[in-house]
Amino acid sequence: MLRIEDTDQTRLVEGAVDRIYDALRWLGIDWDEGPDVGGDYGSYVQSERLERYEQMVTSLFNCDRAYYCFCSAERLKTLRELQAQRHLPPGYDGHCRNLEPAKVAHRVKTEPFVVRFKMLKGGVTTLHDLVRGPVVFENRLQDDFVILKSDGFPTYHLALLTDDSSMEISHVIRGEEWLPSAPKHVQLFEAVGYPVPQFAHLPVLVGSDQKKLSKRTGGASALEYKDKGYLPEAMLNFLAFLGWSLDDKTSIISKDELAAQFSLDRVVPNPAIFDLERLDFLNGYHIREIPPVRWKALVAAECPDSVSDELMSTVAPLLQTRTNRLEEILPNISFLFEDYLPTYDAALLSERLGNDVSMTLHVLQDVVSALSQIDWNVVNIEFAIRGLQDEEHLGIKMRKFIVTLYVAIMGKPQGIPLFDSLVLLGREESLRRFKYAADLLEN
RNA sequence: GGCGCGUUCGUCUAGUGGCCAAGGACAUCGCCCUCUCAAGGCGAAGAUCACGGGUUCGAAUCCCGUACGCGCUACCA
Repeated sequence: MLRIEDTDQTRLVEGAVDRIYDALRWLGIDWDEGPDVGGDYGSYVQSERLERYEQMVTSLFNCDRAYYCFCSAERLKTLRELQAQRHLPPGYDGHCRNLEPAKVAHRVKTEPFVVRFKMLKGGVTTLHDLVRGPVVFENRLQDDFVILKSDGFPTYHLALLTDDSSMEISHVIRGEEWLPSAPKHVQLFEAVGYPVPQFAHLPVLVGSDQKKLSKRTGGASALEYKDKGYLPEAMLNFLAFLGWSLDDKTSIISKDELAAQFSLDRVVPNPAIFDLERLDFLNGYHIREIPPVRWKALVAAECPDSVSDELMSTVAPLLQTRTNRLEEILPNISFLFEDYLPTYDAALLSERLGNDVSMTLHVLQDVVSALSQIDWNVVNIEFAIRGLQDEEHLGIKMRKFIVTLYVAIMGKPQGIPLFDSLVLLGREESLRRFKYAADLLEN
C-alpha cells in the first residue's frame, strides 16, 4: 500500500509525488493500493482525509485526552530558551492543559489554536521494538505534543493514529529517527483503545563521514542512481544488505528472493555506511547477468541512433564484462563511430616499449604492411599481427607491442579487444590511424 | 543540557556461553588466464570483537560502568 503523507502544507513540492511513484517503480517495488490504483481504504492522500482526522480529535476530546492550546509561537520559543538555560527537560509545559472550559469555548471562536494530546505523566511507556527489543520511556519526561495544527491539518502523529488504525496497518517500519516519538504513538493508540501496531525502527544509512547522507557521500534519490547508470536490481541488492543479512555468506540477491526471504528479525540495529564501491561492484555483477538481448538494448540506448545494428551486435558482448555503470559505455566505443582521429599524447605510443621511439615506429610500419593485403576479418587480422612476433619481423612479444596499437586506434592504452575493433573500423580507417600515429611520433 | 539508540577486519556483515586463537562479501595486494583493460579462477594481508570491571569451569555472546558516535528535543515528517 502506498500512502502520500502531505500534511505539511508549507513543504509541498511540485512533482514530488510523481517522483515517488517513478523511483519505486524503477526499483520494481509496486503496490496494490494507492492514490493511483485505488483500493478499499482510500483516500490514500492525507490532505484528502481531513474529516477523518477531525473525527479522531473529537474522540480524543471525548475521552479527555486532548485540549486546545492558545500559546503563541513567541511564548513557546522563550519557554524553550528558558528550559535550555536552566538545564531542564525540554517540552511543552502544559500551560493550556487546565484552562476554564467556558473561556476555552469562547477563545476557540476568536483566536487561533492548536490541539494537543494529554500524555500520561506517571509511570513508563514501553515500546516492544522488533529490531531493538523493549525500549522504556519515562512518561514524566514526555510532553503534550500538537496533534492538530492551527491550519486544521493533522501532525504526523495524529495522521499515523488515524490512518494506521483505519487502514488496518499491522507494522510500522521506519527510520531510527522516529524512535524518540514512539511513546507518543503507543499512548495515542492506547488512548482510543486501538491495537498498537508492531514497531520496527531501522538503522539509518550514513555517509562515509558517519553523518547523515549528503550529496558527497552518496545521498541522492533512487532516480539519480538510475540516471548515473545503475541497474535497479543492483540498487535493490545493495540496499537490501545494508542493515540486513540473509545468512553468513550470501551477498547477491534478486528481488524475488529478497521478497521471499526478508525478515525483520535479521535486521541489525546499528547504522550502516553507504559504500559506493560496493554498489559499483554489484552493478557490474548484475550487468554481467543480463541476457544478451536485453544487454544489447541497453548499450544501444547509450549510443547515437546512427550506430548500426550490426556494430551493436559485435560490440555489446565485448562491453559486458567491462562495464560497471551504463555511462561508461559510450566513452569505451566512441572511437568506433565518431569520424575523427583519436587525440592522445604521442608518448603513450612508446610507453610500454620502454619509450623506444624507433622500435615503436617499426611496430606501426610493420602492422601497416602486414594488414595491407589480407582479407579483412578477425582471424586474418589476428594471424597477421601475431606473425609480427617472429624473428624476421619485430622479434618481440605481442603483449609488449600491442599497447601501441591500442593507443593508435583508441587513443588510450586499454579498451575493448583490438582485433574486433579493427574489423569494425575497416581497413582504410585502421591503416589511417596507424599511419597518423607514426607521423605523430616522427614530429 | 535532557532523553534514546548504537559500537565485530578500511566498508557491509556472520555470530544469541564452548563448534570462533572470529566466517563471508566489497575494496587492497599477489599469482594464474590473457591481444590491452576487464571479467573469471586461486591465494594473501586485514578485527587484542570500543574500553574497564564483573558473572561463569568457559564470554564477541550475559550484567554493570566509562568513552565515543549518532538521533530526537517544531503547529517537519
